[in-house]
Amino acid sequence: MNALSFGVDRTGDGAAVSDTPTVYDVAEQSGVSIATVSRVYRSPDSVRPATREKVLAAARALGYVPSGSARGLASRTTGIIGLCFPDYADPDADSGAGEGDEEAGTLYSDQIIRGMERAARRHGYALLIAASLAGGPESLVAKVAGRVDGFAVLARTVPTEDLEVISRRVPVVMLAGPREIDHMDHIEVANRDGEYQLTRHLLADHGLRRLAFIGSADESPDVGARFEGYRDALREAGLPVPEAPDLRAPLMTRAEGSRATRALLDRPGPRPEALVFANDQMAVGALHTLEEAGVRVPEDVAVTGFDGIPLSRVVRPPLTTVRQPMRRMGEEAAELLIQRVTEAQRTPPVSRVLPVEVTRRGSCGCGEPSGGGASGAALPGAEG
Amino acid sequence: MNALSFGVDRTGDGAAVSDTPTVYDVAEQSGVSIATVSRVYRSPDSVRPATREKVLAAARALGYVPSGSARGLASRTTGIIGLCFPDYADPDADSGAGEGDEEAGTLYSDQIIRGMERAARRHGYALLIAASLAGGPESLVAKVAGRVDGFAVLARTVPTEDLEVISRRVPVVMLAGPREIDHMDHIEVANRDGEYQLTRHLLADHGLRRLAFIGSADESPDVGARFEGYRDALREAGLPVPEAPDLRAPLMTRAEGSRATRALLDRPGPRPEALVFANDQMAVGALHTLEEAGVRVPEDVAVTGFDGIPLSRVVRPPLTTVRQPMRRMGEEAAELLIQRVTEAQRTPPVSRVLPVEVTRRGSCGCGEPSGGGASGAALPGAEG
DNA sequence: TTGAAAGCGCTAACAT
DNA sequence: ATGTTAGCGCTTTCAA
Repeated sequence: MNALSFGVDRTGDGAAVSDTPTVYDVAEQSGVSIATVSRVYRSPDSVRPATREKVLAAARALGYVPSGSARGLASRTTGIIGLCFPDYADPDADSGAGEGDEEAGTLYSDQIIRGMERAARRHGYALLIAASLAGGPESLVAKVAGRVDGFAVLARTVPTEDLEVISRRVPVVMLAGPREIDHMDHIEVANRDGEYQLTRHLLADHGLRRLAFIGSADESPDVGARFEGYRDALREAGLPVPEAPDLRAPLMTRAEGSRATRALLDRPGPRPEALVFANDQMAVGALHTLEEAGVRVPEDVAVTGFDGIPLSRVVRPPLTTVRQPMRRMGEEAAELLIQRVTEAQRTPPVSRVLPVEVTRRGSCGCGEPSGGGASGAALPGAEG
Repeated sequence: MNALSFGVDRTGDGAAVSDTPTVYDVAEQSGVSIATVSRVYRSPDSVRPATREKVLAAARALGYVPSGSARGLASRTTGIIGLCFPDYADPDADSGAGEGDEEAGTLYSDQIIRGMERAARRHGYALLIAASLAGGPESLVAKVAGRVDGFAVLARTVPTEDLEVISRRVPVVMLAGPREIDHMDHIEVANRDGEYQLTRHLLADHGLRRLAFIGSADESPDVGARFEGYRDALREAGLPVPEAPDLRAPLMTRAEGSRATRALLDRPGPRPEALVFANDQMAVGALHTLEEAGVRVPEDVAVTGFDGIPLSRVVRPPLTTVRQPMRRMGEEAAELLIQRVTEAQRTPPVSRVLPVEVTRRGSCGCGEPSGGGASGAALPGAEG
């Protein structure tokens, strides 16, 4: 009743065409059962070498490639882990000739992708990536979820209600944000501690007092945590603790960093001794503006960023910042997922905080003025 | 006979647990047929709103997520395209604290991934990525091939014999290399023309005469094409045309670029007026070494690279190079694959050559000595 | 070591 | 607008 009749179209010389060959075709061609064909691919050693060769030869001749879908359905695993990330770049934006475009350089998500891919590969897994799109039943997320053994989600990518449903069916790890759902795994970086250490350095080691913090309008959890760390340091130093950032940039881009800096310089009253930016991009923008305005860094004002993007070490002066281990985060996520997938019984959800590293460079008055990487102490990580 | 009996484990309050729910469970719970459940996800509009809500509610309650594998098997499409790339970075290498690690910056493959993901997303596709591993029946490549509607392969990633088989079953586009297999699509960049233009610029506009070309030991097709372009320019100028590169670096890294430069400086005879490197990494290494040696660039010697990596514009002096549109290549690949997948009948294989762009900067004696991007004319692309 | 048979969970005609 | 019924191509007991 099944498809032995299922055609392998043949041209004159016997090469397969048009229809995609299946196990049945290979089995027929090599004179074995479909079970044996399957075994050749799943556990070659359980098949006699002679038989194996026969099957492989037939497969080659037919152009046979096992269907991943059929395998996945039958075996209930895919050997794939996934990643959903926000669509920073509008996919419809023109790629143009790629002017200053390149400079965006290594994105947040690129690093995570790289880390995950690497760790996945070590375990024989492939990585499925998809930037978030609209919600709804047929969102990309749902598609991803149905096709992987587990996946990671960058914060603010997938609606919580969707995750609520999905995370019951497949392991999900939330990246860089609050956990949101209590039975999900969760990895974040020490945003608060990082900014605290950085600010403390400005206060204690450089003796600065009038600081300004530039955050973002939409106040992501990450930026929020950084601001908290900033406040912690001020509080500890006995300085007035601001309720809100001195400025909130609509976007955390270089251009906005420039604009924010200009605004800050134009404000009445004494100029801040340090500009603490919520990310590197903005800080780099500030560097440009300050140079134009004839304000020296770090002599007249210190500048700090957050993220540790490659650009931060090549600007002049090199930027003091807090390095986020995004690559590492990707690796941890992959390892965690793969462990979840292979573990016999469900263990309690994990929450992991990755240590960040304060990188002291020229823009705060430290380190060598040029390249290199004088770095401070790594913060201890927490687990639980 | 089928699984209406298929258990939805229930706890006291009726929440589903343990077993993954299927269409049958959702159908039962909402009092419709499995076909209707399927319709709710595939074409919501073909179902009465009231029914749809009922089904969705049940799905939510049960924690139902459609199985991608089952869908793929039944519908014979996956909505996924793939990419196989070489494993530049050893996955087992320690990620360490990430010292100078970051500087590797945006890799070749990152850009392609980004381009493909973006184009894929525009069409509602997700992207499956896998770095190549060993060959054999159970290679990652085979896994990818079986799970996608089509995929792209970076040159020298997958054994030709494997591709031979696989490309018969699913559309494959070869990236950046020779086509290898005649029925495969193929996209490459104008390596030869790019290096030709660049060399010609050195010869014609700067009046240089004694050039040296630094290639690679393994002589990839890309590097080979670049060398050809270099020779074309020399020939055209009536200069002696070398049989082989002046030096072949074992790896195209910065360190090797330094070493090569040292070797070249130590050679007897007049020093070259220009060092033409087969890629940017090596050229950057050269810049360092030349500075150490007290040789001025471009006054004493011009230096050029190839690729247009971000680093090339921040080094001192900024590097004259040929920018490869890798992002664009990713996009083209994705578009091509998706077209192949959706096209009614097979059209002849495509071979596309993407134009590159000579970027004239300080290291050859052009442009502003600092940042920015004075760029020359784009080369025309070819199609066919 | 190999074969036979029963699904895996879904989509896609075809009915109704 | 909804239900019925076959498979999609593979893995997997269970026998032989």
